[in-house]
Amino acid sequence: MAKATLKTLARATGYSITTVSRALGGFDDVNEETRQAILAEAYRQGYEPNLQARALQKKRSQTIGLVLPTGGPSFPDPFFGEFLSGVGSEAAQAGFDLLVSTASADLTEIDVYRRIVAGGRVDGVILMRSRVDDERIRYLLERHFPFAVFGRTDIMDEAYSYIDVDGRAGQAAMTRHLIDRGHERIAYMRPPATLMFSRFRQQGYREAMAEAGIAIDERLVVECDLTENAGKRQALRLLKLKQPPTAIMAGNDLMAIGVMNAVREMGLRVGEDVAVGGFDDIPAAEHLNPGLTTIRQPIFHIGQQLTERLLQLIEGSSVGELSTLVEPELILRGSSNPPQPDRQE
Amino acid sequence: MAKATLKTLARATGYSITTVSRALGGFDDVNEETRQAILAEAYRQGYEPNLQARALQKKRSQTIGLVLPTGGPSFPDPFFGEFLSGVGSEAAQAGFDLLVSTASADLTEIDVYRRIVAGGRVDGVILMRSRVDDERIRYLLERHFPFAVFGRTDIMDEAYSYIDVDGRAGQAAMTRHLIDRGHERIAYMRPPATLMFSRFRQQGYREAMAEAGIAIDERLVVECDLTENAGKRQALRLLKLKQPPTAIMAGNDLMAIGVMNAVREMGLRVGEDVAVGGFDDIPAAEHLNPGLTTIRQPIFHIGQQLTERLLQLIEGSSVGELSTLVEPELILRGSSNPPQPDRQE
DNA sequence: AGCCTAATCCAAAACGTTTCGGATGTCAAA
DNA sequence: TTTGACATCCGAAACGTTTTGGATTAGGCT
Repeated sequence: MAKATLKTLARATGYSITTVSRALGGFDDVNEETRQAILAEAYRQGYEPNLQARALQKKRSQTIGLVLPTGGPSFPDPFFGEFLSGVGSEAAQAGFDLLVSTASADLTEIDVYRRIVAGGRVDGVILMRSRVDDERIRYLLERHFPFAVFGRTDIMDEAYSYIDVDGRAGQAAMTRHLIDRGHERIAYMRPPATLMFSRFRQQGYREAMAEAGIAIDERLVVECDLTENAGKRQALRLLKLKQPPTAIMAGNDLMAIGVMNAVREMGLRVGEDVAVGGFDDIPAAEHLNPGLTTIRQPIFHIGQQLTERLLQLIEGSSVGELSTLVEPELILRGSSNPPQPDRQE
Repeated sequence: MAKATLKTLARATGYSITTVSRALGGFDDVNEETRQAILAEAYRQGYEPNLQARALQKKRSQTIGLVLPTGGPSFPDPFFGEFLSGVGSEAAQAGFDLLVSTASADLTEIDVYRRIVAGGRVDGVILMRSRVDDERIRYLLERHFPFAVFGRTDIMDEAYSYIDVDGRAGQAAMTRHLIDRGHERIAYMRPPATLMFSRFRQQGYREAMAEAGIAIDERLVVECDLTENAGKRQALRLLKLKQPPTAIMAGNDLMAIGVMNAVREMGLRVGEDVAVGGFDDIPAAEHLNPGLTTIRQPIFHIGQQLTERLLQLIEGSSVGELSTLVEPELILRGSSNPPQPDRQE
């Protein structure tokens, strides 16, 4: 049987395309009997509306876009799965699909945005990992295109919807915790400076240190990308310093895992010889050996919330709250046990 | 400035829509000077082709679909992230996008397939977690729609493209390994029987046991879904039996993590009092306490390969190999240390 | 002069849907 | 008998693109 379209239904039932369309659309200007006849025929032919044609005509694709940020291996990070899951669940509930794109060899990240946004493929987009002077945000603002961001930026010319975790407070809390445990040489492995959250977290670290009157040894502050490997490499460097840190805070849990491996590789014990802290609280964090002290971000929930707001923006209805700062939670586990008192050297 | 379309470009340059289209399309029946003029104007207006219109006309959406299977919390499983990552990377390279959908309250899984497949939203789909008498596969076969599956099925009326891991061999290898370590009471927590891989793996387990002449205590074979919680719950039940197992093999790593927690909760030591095995080798498996003995599936790679084949199917070109059975690798870690000899009771 | 070729351009149809603005017929009220 | 009002239906345009099948012109050849 050929493909079922409004035309084939019209022919089969003897009504016009208009009437068929309106019958299926549930309009009240079509006789109930007619509607039933049309519905029956539609069922018989296995009719499904062509979504491209509908999107073209309605200028709505019922799709929201998510472009995976480049730089770093990004995806395997469980963080993404959880976030995507939150976005997807909320979107599905509203009858929206998710278009997941990636930059490739011949298409840069911003090109992908242009393609799917200007190309009418999506009705709105969700951004993650906001960056300093974020060109994606500039582009979307300029086009007045609906979007919502996980993370703040320094582009504050206009108001837009974002949800961010208070990294400053979170990192400060962890730093204080480590200081309480008697640490003074606390290293901080910060994420790339182009990522906005890098700033805030570093700020929290510095504030807490200053608050306690501890001078920061700048050799203990190193930048590295968000992968496990980078975490391990940098940790090894730190631990080989003449005056190694007694505690290392990593920019995310993945890096923290690398740090823990490095510590072990140096023949030291995590949590006893060297305290380790992470950020995110990915599922694995709890099951590490020892458990990873980290800062929990409600990633799934943030994904949901962002999507909910994005959908409101798309509908054009007023958005409840435009931007939110979420208080993260410090999760204490074995990786930040106090150093053994007998370890003085 | 209004939205740029072929029409606006045509008006601005004085050429016809046809010529503009062909100029941008790189056809050789348009004068080079004209093409330059048109390109310049396109750039000036920031033209991006409307992808819905193009898809409508070409009957190609340059998109491949991925519907997240329901049943189980599925997504947070790191497995998905990795798979999606493989699919996405390969798709992006070919200029394809990914449409990720989920079943919702008012739309069952098969409805979603109908919608995006018959609705022309995607050019092909990737399935995962093949099921017994899989209705998704029946539907796609019936419509002659391009698809590729992670996992075999029992629907073998027609040939179609799949890649599967030899779960029988994998599970048998692990069972043998445990038997070598002196275990006899080996429990198996099998995934839901509707999932195809559940069969093969169980087969491997039974074969290896038979091979060693060990009778299976059927109370040690329990079914449970693929979540951490289910793993823990069932493990507790097993461990409370009058004759508890000395080894537990879980259907995936997530469940194995639950099992490990259960073991600890019972005051026993993982790997010493009770051996634990998983399946998948998710990234966290390596960092657990102790490391999880498991069977590695090259998930990312399988995602890539499936996508490559699907793209060939879509292009209509001949597919190199239609179906493949991948040999999994047994990864030995601390969770399957031999039970202490002094533990006889 | 007539014919052919090559280069360059374009009108119109088509993809499948939605929607605007009537058209038609019926029936009750004036 | 006219006039609305209502219920039901439909033609045609529009969304933005690609593609088919020429049309037009200029130049080279017989």
